[in-house]
Amino acid sequence: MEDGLMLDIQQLRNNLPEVQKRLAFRGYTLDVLAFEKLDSSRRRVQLETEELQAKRNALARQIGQLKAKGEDVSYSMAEVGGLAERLDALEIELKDIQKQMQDFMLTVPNLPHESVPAGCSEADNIEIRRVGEPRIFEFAVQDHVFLGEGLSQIDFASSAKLSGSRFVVLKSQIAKLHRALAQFMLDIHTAEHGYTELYVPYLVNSDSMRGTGQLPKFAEDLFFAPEDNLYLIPTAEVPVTNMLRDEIIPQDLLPLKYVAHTPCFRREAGAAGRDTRGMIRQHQFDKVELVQFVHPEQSYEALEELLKNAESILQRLELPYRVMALCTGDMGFSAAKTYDIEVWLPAQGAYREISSCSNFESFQARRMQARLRNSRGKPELLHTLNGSALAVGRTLVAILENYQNEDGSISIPAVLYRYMGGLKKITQV
RNA sequence: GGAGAGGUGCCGGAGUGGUCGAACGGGCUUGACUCGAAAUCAAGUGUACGGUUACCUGUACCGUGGGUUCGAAUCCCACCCUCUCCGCCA
Repeated sequence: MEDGLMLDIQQLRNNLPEVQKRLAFRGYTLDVLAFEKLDSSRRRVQLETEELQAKRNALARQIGQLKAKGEDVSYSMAEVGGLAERLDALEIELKDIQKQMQDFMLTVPNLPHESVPAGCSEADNIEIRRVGEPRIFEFAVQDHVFLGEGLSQIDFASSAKLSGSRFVVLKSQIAKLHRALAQFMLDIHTAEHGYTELYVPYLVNSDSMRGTGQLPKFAEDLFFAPEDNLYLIPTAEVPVTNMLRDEIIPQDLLPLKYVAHTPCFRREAGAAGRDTRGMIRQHQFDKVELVQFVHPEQSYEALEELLKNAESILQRLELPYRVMALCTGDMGFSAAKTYDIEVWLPAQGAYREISSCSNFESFQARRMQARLRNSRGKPELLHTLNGSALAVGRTLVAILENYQNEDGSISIPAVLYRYMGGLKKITQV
């Protein structure tokens, strides 16, 4: 009758104080009173509506039987007629309450997993590990913009002319390196980590955006084509995860592991003035995304695996990085637990996010009605996870900066030689 | 984009106003037969939400959304999708 909600509404009914407490950890105040009020009126109206519907159905059946026997139906007709007005009103009221309840539930974020550190901002995130030593440069390091423009292979003047700010034109060997990175990542995940490659639509409908939680809350972050009622995907998570929307799959098919390379489109509406220089924050960027559908009991193991899969790309590229466990206050709306991977950018002298790996538990699955058939033969919500592995544009930036040479050329990581036709260094062309 | 056909349960496929949550066939599950299997026979086999939560029971759902009716899978309207032919095109 109504779309899947986000948190389990039963859990709210039965355990409201507990839910409120856990949401408070991530800085969300659950309006308990509003919920209770809404739910009690829902109960009252739903009961009365269904009672009247049952009565109407019984009378309608009776009329059919009487007519078949050629008997008089005027009494039953009159009786059912008396129900109509009240029933109409109730059905409208019920629909309205259900809409309100859904709107309410859609704005409630996921419950953080117990292992998530408490905190209210980025500053409270916890560093899990650091891998690789930042290189010590014997010359003044340059950022990727300086390097790329110096090599005449990154062209912001052209992209600004074509599209405006937060876009880029890549040329020649840097364009090829960008392509090489995506190929390399796909090859590793399919050949070594057991993911199935998918090619997916970059434009999706609003049901899909709702399924993964981009809508209704984050509409202002999306590019939208109103003529066709389609949205440009902000991540491959959207089309890939929605593959299982409204599906019930046999549990022995799990886990399902997919990888997709897509462009991602984001309006970056809330990011005015941030990272305006260079390729760090763009309206369009490429990403290789991992998505897993798993049995609920396996989702935290799967999260560790997915994280390792993403890390392995950085290790093979020999880029220094660290893994952060996001605190309750810094996690995304839909996540129960999130690790960020941050890569070292020498020109910024800082670690910057290059991947985000999350377990959504049943949060997305409930919205999408993505289920497995359990050993008792009953449908049960499955768990979804995803993570970037990696953001291609930011990986490119990391390589340009970490592999720069004093003469402005860029060495190429050894694992990419074969993707670059044997080229070992990017130079002026 | 134009013309036509069609969208029903896990699959195939009936159903054109009442007793249809849906015939029939297949599949699947369980039981019987069997040393076991096949074949055969019998029973069962949708989802969501709600009430009670042991059993049980109510409502809704036959592409989606509206409408007509006491009553709609069945009639009307709009939209979406699929197939065939034509046109166009990477």
